[in-house]
Amino acid sequence: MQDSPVFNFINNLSPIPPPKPSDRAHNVQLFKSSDLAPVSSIFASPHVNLAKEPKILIRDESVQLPQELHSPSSVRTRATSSITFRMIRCKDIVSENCNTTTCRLNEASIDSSDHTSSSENQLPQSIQNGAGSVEGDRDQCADGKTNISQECTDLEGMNLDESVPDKMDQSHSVVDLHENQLSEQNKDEPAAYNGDHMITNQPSSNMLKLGLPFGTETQSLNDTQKADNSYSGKPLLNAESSGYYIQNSGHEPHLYWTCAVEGAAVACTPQALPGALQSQLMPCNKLNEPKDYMPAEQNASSQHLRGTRRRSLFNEKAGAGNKVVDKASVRHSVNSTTPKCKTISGDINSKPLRTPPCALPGIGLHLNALAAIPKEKIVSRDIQSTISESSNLPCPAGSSPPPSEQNVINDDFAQTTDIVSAEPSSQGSPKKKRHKFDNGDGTSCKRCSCKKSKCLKLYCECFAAGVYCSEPCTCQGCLNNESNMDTVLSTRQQIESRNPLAFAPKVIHTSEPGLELGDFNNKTPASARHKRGCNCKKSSCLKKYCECFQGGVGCSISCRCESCKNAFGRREGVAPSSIEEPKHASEENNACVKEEKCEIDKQLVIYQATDLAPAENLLSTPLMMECRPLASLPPPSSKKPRSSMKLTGNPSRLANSQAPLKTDILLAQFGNYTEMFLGDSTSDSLKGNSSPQTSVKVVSPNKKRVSPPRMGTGLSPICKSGRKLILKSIPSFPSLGGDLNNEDPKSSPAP
DNA sequence: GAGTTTGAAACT
DNA sequence: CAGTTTCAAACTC
Repeated sequence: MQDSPVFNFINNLSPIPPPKPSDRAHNVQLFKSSDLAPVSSIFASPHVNLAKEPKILIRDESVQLPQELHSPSSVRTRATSSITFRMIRCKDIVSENCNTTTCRLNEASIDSSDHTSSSENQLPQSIQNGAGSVEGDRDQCADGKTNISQECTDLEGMNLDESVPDKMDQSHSVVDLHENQLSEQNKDEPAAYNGDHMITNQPSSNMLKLGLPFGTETQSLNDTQKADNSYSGKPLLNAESSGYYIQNSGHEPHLYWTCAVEGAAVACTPQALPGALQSQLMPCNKLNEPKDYMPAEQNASSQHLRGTRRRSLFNEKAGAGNKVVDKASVRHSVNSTTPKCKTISGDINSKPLRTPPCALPGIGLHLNALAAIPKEKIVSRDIQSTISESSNLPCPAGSSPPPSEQNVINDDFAQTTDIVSAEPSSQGSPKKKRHKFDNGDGTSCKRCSCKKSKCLKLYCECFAAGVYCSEPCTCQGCLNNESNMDTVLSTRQQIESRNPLAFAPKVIHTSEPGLELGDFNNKTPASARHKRGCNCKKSSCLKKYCECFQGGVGCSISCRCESCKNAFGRREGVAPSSIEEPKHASEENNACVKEEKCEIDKQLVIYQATDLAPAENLLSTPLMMECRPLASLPPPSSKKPRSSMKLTGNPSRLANSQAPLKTDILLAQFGNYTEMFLGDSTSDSLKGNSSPQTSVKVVSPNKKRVSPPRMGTGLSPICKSGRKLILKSIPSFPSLGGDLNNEDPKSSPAP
């Protein structure tokens, strides 16, 4: 009788949970014997929370299905995935009402559709544990969310094993253990996500552990990740996800589900993110609030979106590899589409970030820096717009980077770097043999050809730029790849420890669109900064050997070059000599004869005519800004390659819609560099200044900036003045915190 | 494509 | 910190 489908059916339909909950064995068998589990599951949901169930069912399936797809067929994998979701579910239930066991049963049955055996097993447990746990759950609603989830998880884990009966008996013990551990775990959890916004794997792993059955924890987790990796949705289950679920599931029961569904559907809205962060930050207590429990469609959807968004962010990194990109994420991750080079810091999933994302050496944002910059940061940045909780962003000071963002930034940098050479070449200069790879979507590959450095030294452009070597590279013995991420990161750190500016951009410039046109707003434009002066001797700073020239910036006082003829601005020493200008110009012109620059110069000239006043131009010039005497600057007519170059060379870059984001990021980080270079006080002033003098900063159409003087370099009065200008220019950059934008008149004078 | 030149990075 | 060596890009042929 009981076995009959009808019987089951009836049981499921009855509004009241089956009277047999107590009889686990019975139930178990019941379900086991029949294949109807799916059916029961379907009908079962109605029993419990009518309101919720529909959602649950849908979500559940949607969620699991993807998982299934991803995970080949290993039972274990499946189990893992199912565990994750179930955990969520349990939470949802609890969070919403801290209620019923029935719900669990139903849900379990639902799962059964996919995993019949497991679901069968679950039901009994749910019932059993549910009774006991539920009570506790209610009490714990506020605080014990974790516990609940754990229980659920445990149950789930139980499901994994086909030999349910025994385990079921153990289930309690297991649960108890977990609960005991909860106190500790709970403590850990918050820390985990607080630090990195849940991006790091470790935290997540911990979280997962809570739910996972003993012994299988690690394995399961690994499997899960692997499975995740296999598909685009990877982030979903990854550590991030785990953390995610735990937190959010509590407050926003539906959020995840929806997210999962949406993720599959690829529907995300930008707004979601902010919410996600908030949710993360939200204290458990919040769950108590009705609104949290309320699964209002809108809320749920919005929340879902949030969750999705977040996820996408995480994905970004993976995005490169995975090629699956959330729409939401698209905006942020330019690269996601086809990066040939992966950013170094990128693999969040695979590697736990030991150091805070920000920590990546790359403070500088340079390519490297970017690479190093954690996605989170980017996300945060994004979020900031909506939420001004920038403060929450974790950027302790660590150094390790996540990648997706980096790519974006990298592109800019790469572009910038290449501007000089590339653009001219574009015009037809055959000189450039090596065309750095730029796929246009922001990802740039350096195409290194290292042989002895293993691509782990600054010699390697890829490494220096913070990207992994990839196809275009012809390097030998390359260790700059994801599989050697640890090595790469450690090496980076090592190098940074030796030279904090090692990964700083040689030349930083923003690619903000509008600035060049004269839109000086607060956004600071200029931003080409020469990290450190060149030391050219034979190239006269007229060839790409010269970093300054290569970066499209003039040489500055910090350069030690000999016979500098940098077309972008010579280093004439501190002393300005108006007299020299003409001379310089002529010299530069001469240089042009041989160099590609000529083309550039021409372009520059054109811009100058329309663009900036000479004085502005001077200021705008990169290195010059710092210490270079105005007089020394080449006459406008001579050329102002920097600005013009950029503009002429590749307008598209400037126009890049993503530019703002990149710029922001850069700027934000740039502040760090600034501090390094100028000192905190200086940076402060910079931050504060957006001011009136900004005109100066706006400066170069190119936006290229002067390189900051070396730390140790003494500044002459002139230099100081130069500093001022620089500072101001910097401030204009939006900072992550958004504070920078505020103008602060104070900044003006340097001590 | 091979060889040379160059200057940064790395090393001492 | 300065000098030397190593390295890979830039450049030339």
